[in-house]
Amino acid sequence: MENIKLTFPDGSIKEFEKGSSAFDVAKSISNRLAKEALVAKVNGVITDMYEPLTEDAEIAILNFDDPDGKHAFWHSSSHLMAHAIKELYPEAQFGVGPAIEGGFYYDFEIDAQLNDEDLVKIENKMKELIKQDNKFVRAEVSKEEAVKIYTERDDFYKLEIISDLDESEKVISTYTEGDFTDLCTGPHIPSTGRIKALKLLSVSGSYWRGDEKNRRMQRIYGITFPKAKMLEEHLALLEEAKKRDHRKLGKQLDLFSLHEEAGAGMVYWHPKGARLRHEIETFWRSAHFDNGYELLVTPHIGKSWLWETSGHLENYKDDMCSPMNIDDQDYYIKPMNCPFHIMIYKSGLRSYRDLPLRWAELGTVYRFEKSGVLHGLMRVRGFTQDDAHIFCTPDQIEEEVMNTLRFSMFMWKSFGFDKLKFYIATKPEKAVGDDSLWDKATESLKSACEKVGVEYHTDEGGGAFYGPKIDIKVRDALNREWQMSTIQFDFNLPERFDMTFIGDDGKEHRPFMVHRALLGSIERFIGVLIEHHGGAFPVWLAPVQAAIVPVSQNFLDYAEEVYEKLKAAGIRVELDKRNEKIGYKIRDWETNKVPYMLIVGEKEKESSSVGVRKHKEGDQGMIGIEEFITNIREEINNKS
RNA sequence: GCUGGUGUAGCUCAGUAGGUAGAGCAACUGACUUGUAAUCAGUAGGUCGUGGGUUCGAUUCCUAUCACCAGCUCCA
Repeated sequence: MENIKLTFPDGSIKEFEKGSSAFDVAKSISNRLAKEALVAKVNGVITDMYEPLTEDAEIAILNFDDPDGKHAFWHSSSHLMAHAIKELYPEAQFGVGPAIEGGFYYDFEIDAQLNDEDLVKIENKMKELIKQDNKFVRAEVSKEEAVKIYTERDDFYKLEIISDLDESEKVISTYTEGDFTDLCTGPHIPSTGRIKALKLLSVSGSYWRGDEKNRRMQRIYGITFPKAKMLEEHLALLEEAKKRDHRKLGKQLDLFSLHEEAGAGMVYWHPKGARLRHEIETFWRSAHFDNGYELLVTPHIGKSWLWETSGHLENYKDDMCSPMNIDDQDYYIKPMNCPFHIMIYKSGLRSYRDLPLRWAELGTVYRFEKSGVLHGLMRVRGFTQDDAHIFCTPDQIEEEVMNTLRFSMFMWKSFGFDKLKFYIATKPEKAVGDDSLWDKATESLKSACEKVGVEYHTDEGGGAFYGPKIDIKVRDALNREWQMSTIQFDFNLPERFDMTFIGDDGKEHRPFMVHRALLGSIERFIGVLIEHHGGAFPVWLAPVQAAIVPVSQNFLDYAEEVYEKLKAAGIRVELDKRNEKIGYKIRDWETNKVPYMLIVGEKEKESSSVGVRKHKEGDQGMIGIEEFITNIREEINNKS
């Protein structure tokens, strides 16, 4: 009998009977592995567990813990959902059904409009199909055959998918489980029985290929797991995310509001929210001075000349608000700060000795965002960018990018975020500036990342039309990813505004320009900050840092004394004079997520102390007033 | 902007198969003087998102519009 040799991830080599599949391999190692195995990685390619293996292959068995295993699991789940939909709605035509981060979806067209009750029906049908434990079987048909099959079925979507395939692909693979077949490159999990828990999350409208001019489809989002417990945990996480929703907490904690009568996408900051914002901005400003920046303040509107020169009216007009007329001239409210900063650059002659110039501004901009995209603080029409522009010589650029990367890491760390992901976006199809310029700039971005020691991913063709960029995504406490910071090259504006500096050769040169925003926008940042902390801000940011709660009205005098001392020490403190039971007041401050409550009564008055109660942690015992002040100030300074 | 849904007191939500509305919390008043997550009683609060239509009569039905929600597309 012939054998083949296989290499495992740990380097060991084992022999197997010829014709063995990854499944046979898994079984020979352990039953548990075989039971959990979803797909295999053979010579670096993800394949089905049943695929026969070749001599000398390197093989790894993947389960749900592996991203590729998870991907196949969810993709198989989307096939299963399509199967269930087809059973319930035989007229259904299917578009695409990929796995995504956090589950899967499938787009399809049926006659009925689905609602939440229908989702339960589909779920139940899926459960029936799971019980059948059908294998996912791969088959190949020629392109002609596939066209014939789908023409007979009059399937608009699949035919379009087939016609879009590369000319060189003569053979199309299909996967069948039970009596449902779908075009698919795979790979898939061994059988539907692997899916032990499922939940269809929502149904919504979508368009074929995401284009609203195309046929309208319906999309169902779902999630599945190989263990029931994992689904429970996932749903608990979704619940937790709901509780932390910044829109809900913003109202509850009295931080901000939006007003339909006064305009969509415009944020009104209440005293507590404005205080939080003030603390953030104060920290932001001093950090910028420490990092070699100067601050600018510029107007909110500018004449059309400015926007014609910048090219915004040409490229960005749909996102700008309509102009207003002043002295028979069109003025536009700014969607960006860059042209204003450039005006300041051009207010004088610049020498290479002046560079680099690092100019920052908390610049409030207004953009015409489509009504359907507005979302709490995350997507608004008026927002403040923590914007800055760096003007420098080509020699200085790498150093500047490195410093900016370090600065952004410092900034995020200061606010309690340490999971950052870096993406370098390269030249898109439509772009200004010649290739050598792009290559050089992209190289310096990569090199800067490497020198600073951060790993980066490449987003091919994802750059702006005016230059490559580094985007930084931030993970929050619930492991959700947010795109916040951006560092962008600009080959366009220095040219358009004819910006120059005098070099050491006495001649005029074009400066390099970098746009960067670290927090992104203050509004979105605070939205993420609220959800990251679940509204329980660290002491240095908390709008109210301590609340003084007298046990009864008899101790108001002493409470007042404590209040004045804390106030004098610069602590944001409130005195709760309400004539209520202490339990009531504690509950109230606790739900307001104030970090410290100071209980004052007979005992405390006698010993010039306070009873410290920490948010969520409860009674911490009595401590002298001065000692408490020292401790809390230390906590504030450490930003912990 | 598109698809679907929602809009009732400051907040969270009931309700009316067409006859102009209720609860809890919050607010206010009074009593109680309180020791670590809700003391008791009372009072007040709404042209039921806005405009138009149908009707004897609309918060309820129709329509337009504004806003919000879940997505799509786009984005800081």
